[in-house]
Amino acid sequence: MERNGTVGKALEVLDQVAEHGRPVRFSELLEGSRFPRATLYRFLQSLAGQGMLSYDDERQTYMLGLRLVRLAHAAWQQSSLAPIARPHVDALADLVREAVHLAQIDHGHVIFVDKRKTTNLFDTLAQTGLIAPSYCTGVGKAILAFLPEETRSEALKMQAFVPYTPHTHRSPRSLWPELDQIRDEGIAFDREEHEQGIISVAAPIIPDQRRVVGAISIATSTSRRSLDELRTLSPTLRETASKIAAEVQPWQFPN
Amino acid sequence: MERNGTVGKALEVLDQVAEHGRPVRFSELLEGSRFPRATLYRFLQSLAGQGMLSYDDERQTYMLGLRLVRLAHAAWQQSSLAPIARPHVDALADLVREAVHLAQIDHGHVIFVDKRKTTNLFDTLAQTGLIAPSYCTGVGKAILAFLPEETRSEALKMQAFVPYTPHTHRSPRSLWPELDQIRDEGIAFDREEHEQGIISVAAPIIPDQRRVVGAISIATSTSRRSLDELRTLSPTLRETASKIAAEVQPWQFPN
DNA sequence: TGTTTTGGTTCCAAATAATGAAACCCAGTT
DNA sequence: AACTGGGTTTCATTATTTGGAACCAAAACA
Repeated sequence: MERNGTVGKALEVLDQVAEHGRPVRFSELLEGSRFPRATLYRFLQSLAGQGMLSYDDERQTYMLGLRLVRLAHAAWQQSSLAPIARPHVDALADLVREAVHLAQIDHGHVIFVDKRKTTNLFDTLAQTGLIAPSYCTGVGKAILAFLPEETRSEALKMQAFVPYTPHTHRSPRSLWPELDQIRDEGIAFDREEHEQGIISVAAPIIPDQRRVVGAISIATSTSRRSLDELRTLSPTLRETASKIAAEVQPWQFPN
Repeated sequence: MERNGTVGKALEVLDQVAEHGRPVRFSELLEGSRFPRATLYRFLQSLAGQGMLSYDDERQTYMLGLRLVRLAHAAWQQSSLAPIARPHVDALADLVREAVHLAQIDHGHVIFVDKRKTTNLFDTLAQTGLIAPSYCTGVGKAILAFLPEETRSEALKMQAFVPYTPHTHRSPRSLWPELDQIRDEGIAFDREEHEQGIISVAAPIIPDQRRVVGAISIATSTSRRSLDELRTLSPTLRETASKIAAEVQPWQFPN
C-alpha cells in the first residue's frame, strides 16, 4: 500500500465522496471502498464532525462540506496566480472578447484557477477549480514544455492519453516534438484536442526566466474563429503573460 | 482536549496554515502550535504529501495546496445553492444593477457561495468562499431569524459580537427583537452593521416552508441608495428567493 | 402479525500508527 | 574550530485505529 498515514486514508474517503458529485449513502460508499464497514464509518463520522463533509440526518447521505469552500477560498487566494493575474485577465478578456483561462499545474494535471467568459453562446469545460489533463489542453502543453526535464517526464507519466477527439495525442512520442516546438515559439495551441470544436492559444507564465508557474490562454470555438486568427493574437497573449510574470516576482518573495 | 482523532489534528494544522494567509515557515507554525516539533513536522509532511499543502522546497515554506481548490470546486458544485441559484442571481443583478450576494450558514457563520458585482466603484467584503459573522449581515440575520429555535441559540452562542461599526449589535439581547421582526416581515436589513457605508436587504430561501437553506441579498453603498430605496426592492428580492427555493426542492430530494 | 432482510451503528481485543524527547545534521555564523 | 538556529530523523512508549462480529431499527416480506 501507499506511504500515507491516517490522514491519507481519510482524504481518500473525502475524494471518494467528491467523485460521486452528489449526496451519497453509506452503503454506496462502502462498496466502492477498500475499507471495512466500521473503518469507513468512523472516517465519515470524523470528517463530518470536522465540517469537511456534511451529513444529511434525514436522508442519511454525505456530501462535501462547506468548510472546504472556506479553505479553498484561502487556498485560491494564497497559492494561486489568480489574485495577481486578475486585472490582466480582465483586460485581456475585454480586449479580445473571447474566453480567457488561467491555469496552473498540480501533480501533472492542469487546474484552472480563473476564467473569464465573454459570451454565453458556447461554454468550454473549464471552470475554476476544475482539473483537466495537460497533454491535450493549450495551457497544459504550454506549461509542460517549459517544465524542467525531470518534472516533465514525471508529469508525462501521469497522463492517461485518452483520445478525447480525433486530434488528441495518443502517446508521449507524438507529444514530445510538439513540446520542443512550443518551447521554441513560446506559444502552444490546442487544435480541438480536448473538445471537438474548441481551440485555444496559450502562453506560459515564467516569472524568473527559470520556473514556469502557470499559463494563460484564449479559447474559442471553431465556429467563431480559425486557428490562424487565434495565432494573430499571440503577441497580445504573450504580453499579458509577461505582465503577470512580472508581478509574480514579488509574490514569490514576500516580505 | 477535543473529541477529534488524528484527522482533526491534521485539519487543525491545515487551518493554521490557512489563517496565516501567506507562505509560512515551519518555525512560525511551531510557535503558534500546541503540537511538539516532531508531531507538527510530520503533519505538515503528510498534508504536503497529500497535496493539501504545497511546500516550497527552496524557501522552505508551506501554503495551502491546489488539491483544496479541486475539492472545493466539487463542494461548491454539490453542496451549495450556487449552481441552482445562478440564473436567478444573474437575473436579479441585471435587473437591480446592484451587488447581489448568495449565502448559506455553517456552524453559525455566514459563508458566501456566490456573488455578482455590477460596478467597480465600491466593493463589499463579500467574496465567494468568504466567511462573515451572521449577527451583523443582512443574509446572516435573514437566515438566523428562520432557523429552528434550538439551532438558532446554538448559532447565536458562536457570535463574537464584535462592534464593527457604531450600528453593530453588541449582544444577543438587542438582536433578538430584530429577528422577531424579520420573521414577521420576511426581510432583513443590514444598516451599516458590518461595514461603514454598506447597506443591504436580504431574503431567506426556504424551500419546504420548514427549513431555511440560505439567503440572498442586494447590497449597495449609502452613497448610491438609501435604505428606503432598498426597501422598495424587497418584493423583487422575495420573488427571486422563492424562485430559487422552488428549484431547491428537487435538489433536496434527488432520485 | 410474525419473520427476514437490509443498512447503519457499536464493541472490544489485537494490530498499528502516532508520539515526542532527544539526538542529529547542516548551513551560516562567531 | 566551536557555536547557533533551523529543520529532520530515531526509537521506545503510548494512544489510536482497526475490523470481525454482535447489535439494533426500520423496512420488506410472508
